[in-house]
Amino acid sequence: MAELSKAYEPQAVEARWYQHWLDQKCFVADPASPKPAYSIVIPPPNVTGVLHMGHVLNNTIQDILARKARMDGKEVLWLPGTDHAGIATEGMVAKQLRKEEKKSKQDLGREEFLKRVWTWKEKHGGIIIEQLKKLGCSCDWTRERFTMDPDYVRNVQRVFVDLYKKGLIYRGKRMVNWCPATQTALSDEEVEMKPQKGFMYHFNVEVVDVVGQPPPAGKVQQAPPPAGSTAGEGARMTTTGEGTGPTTVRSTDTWLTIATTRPETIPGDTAVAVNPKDTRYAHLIGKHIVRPLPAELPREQKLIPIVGDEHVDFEFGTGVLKVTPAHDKADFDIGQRHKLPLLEVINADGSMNALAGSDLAGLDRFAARKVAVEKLRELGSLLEEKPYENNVGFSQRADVPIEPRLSEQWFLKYPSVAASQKCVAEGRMKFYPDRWAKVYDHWLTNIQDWCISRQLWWGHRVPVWYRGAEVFCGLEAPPGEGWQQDPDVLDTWFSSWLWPFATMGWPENTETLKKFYPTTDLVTGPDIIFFWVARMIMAGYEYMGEMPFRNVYYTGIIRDKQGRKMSKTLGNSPDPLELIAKYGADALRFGTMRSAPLGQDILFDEKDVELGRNFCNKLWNACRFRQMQGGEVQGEIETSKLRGDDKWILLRLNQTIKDTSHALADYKFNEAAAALYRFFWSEYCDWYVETTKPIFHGTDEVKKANTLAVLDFVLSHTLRLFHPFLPFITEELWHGMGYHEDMPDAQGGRTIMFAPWPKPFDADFRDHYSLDDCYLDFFAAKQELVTNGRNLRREANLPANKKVKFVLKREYQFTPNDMEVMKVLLNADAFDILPDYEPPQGTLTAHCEWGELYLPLEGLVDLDAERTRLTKELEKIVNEIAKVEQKLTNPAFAQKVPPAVLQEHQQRLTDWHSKLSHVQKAIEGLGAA
RNA sequence: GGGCGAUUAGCGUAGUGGUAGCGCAGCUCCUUUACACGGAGUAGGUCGGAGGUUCGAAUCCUUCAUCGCCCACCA
Repeated sequence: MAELSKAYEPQAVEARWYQHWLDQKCFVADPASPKPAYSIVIPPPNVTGVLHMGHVLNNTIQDILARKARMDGKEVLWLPGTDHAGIATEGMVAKQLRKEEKKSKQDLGREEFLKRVWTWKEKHGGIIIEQLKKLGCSCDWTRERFTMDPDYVRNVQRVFVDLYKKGLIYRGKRMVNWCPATQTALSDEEVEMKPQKGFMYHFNVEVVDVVGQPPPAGKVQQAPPPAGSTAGEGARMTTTGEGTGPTTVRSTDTWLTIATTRPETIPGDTAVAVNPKDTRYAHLIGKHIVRPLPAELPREQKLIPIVGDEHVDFEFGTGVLKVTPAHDKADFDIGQRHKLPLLEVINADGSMNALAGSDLAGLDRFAARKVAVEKLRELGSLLEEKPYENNVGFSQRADVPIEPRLSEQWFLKYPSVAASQKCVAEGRMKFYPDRWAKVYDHWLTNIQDWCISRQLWWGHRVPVWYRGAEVFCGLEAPPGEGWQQDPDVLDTWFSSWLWPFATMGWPENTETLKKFYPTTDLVTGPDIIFFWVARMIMAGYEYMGEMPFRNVYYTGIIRDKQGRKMSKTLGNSPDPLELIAKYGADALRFGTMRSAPLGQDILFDEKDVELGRNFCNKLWNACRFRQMQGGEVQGEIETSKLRGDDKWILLRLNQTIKDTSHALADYKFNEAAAALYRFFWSEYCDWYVETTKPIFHGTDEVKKANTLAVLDFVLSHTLRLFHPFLPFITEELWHGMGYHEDMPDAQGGRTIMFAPWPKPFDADFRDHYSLDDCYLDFFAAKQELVTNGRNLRREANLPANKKVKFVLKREYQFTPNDMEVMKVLLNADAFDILPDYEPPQGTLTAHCEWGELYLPLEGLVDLDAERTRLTKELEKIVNEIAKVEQKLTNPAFAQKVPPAVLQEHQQRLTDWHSKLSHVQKAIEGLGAA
């Protein structure tokens, strides 16, 4: 074995082993394998994305699961891929186009623009894939998929056609969430409510009686063409009641006050609504009001009715609601109920059209708001303008307010809802943490149809063709001339909801599907529970007749150490690749996992990565220590030569195997990492390795060999336990230490990846090595003694490197090795067991389970200081005794408490009492003050 | 408006009824041939407040407070 360097240098090591794993095809999943299957599909990152801390968390967890499963002897498929991310990618390319060529996508035309997107994808896509490799992800890259791959596209179409034929997909003119920035419809899930500071305006309108035929204040407008519409389009003047007969308008001298936050929509109002139960206004229902805007229209063309509607809350505002059916969802519903005309005054891009009047036409909706307020003021109609905060829906992607808009879109009535809801409710599919099950259930219960069409070009085009009034839905254009394909594309999630099976070659690749579907685990953030998880479950049931995964692990959200969300604008998101370059991928992984409890947000601190780096170095040096003792890998442990210390560390290892395995089975990655960390650093390195030093400094070659065997045993197990967390360094050490040599290829000879996951020792093993729990107690007593001894050194202010002499008052023969070990641990040049020892004055003493421990110093001690310290300790002990006694003397306590607890308390009392007498004696020993 | 989560040492976090743990930062000592990315020791907590259940509460219940998230058509 090659000699290890003094400090671990991850950079070269990591690249080398990753290439080795690829060369050896270690990540490739074989559907023909007889091994039981473990499968997991990656939440596909955006193809043009770059790795951030959220990915690190998410993919480290998946990698741990995949690597653990391999060591458990499973045939593992971790299926990777990327997502075309419709809006995000199209937006990015369009922005670049604007910047570099000063052109819009319309200037290029659909075909040319799509070419540019593909070029962009070829150039920037896949960066994140390379970054995942740097992190150590063991994905089967031979199966890497992209949601725009030809066969994936085909699957999306197939599903669309199928759902269309089932009558679940339909086209309809509905109120949708319209994003004026990207000029497309969005699903409800893509709208984010944000509190916005604005104003609440109160304005007056005149109530009039209309005799004769009331003129329509407008008629239904056609939805403008979805894509490429420009300001001013659709602004046809269709308002007046021409040819409807004579009309008389009579003033009533009554005025109503209306409250609104959106005065710019006044020209689009086609009614005013009041609650019919509202006694203030009920008598006005059926009369009309004169809409104040547009100012230039004659008053008889601005008469709109007062309607009664239960929806109106008379507590809110003035109790009078202006109804804008074309630009508000609730108003649209009111409009439907009262057959009100729709008057569209806002264009697709958020500007006002000609129907809004000459004052507003052409202005952006927010500029128009200011102008509208000015107009109301000029008309003397404006009563009040006060600051107001309300919730406004924002486009999640473009971060601009949504404009509710009536348009022709494709909708999906969700399939397999009942089955999807049941599998989680009945616990057949498990959520970790399970509180998300409630959130999921609530969403499914209140589910609305999904608007799946987008007015974009980058994506899966709707597989529907039109010819006049004919509509055809199918995988190919129908035969015959004159068919025009629907220009819209589908929501990105309409492709990713098929991810678990579409990536496995559905429907043809039955071998892979049979072996690996349903997948075992899904690891994702709770922020996409509706977008993705719920929809995948529905698609899974609809197309595979089976849930797509058995367990869903929801990670926390990574925040900075002040608890703020990571964001580009805040600049608080560290670049994982820089961290990897600085500390190593293992360090980043370990640091992240150690501070990532199940279902909690994670406050990220670079210190955690530093801790991971330090730990890797510790692991490295512990192996280096073993290596420096020389000798080949020692396979057999000689039972009769085992020391108590050896048995102790083997027992501790056994417990750690159990703890780690349990923690991983429960998806408690932080607990697993903490258990391993504690075992290795605090028990193996800090205590066990120290106890071996007297052996290695000695001359007994048999004992040396046996101790080496124990070191090798513990290290080879520990490396395997750490491998899922620290794939690179464990592989390097696995080979560096020569542990691979004992194993056949398939079990770790080739790579630690396939070495068997350690199992707790069975009864036979424990019997053979006489691993009795009494060795734990013995070692605990030894630790206590050593700690006490070290305390005494500190009390006497002795430098840590000064050799001293200790005396233990006890009748007991320790083994020579134990004596040596205690000398080393206490850094003493003498350690005597003297049953009749009488300490001279100026001797520090400590009370240990094994007896009184003395540090004779003869005059070196400040007696007064020591007396003060002991008196303080005495007080503490008396306090503790009082506490325990109070409990024990409570009759109810003795009656109700289980015997074990009672015994424990009694034991504790005894211990305190013996400490008490020791301290009292020690004070006496100091002599009078 | 409804739901969910959080509140433990300066900071971060573990701990689901029986003596409050860990990491970082702090302080003291130590370059003792695995490791200063280290070792030894030490200080620091009425477990957010108030009630209650219990022999016993960080833990269970009620309530309040603060923070965060999700859902909801109040103009």
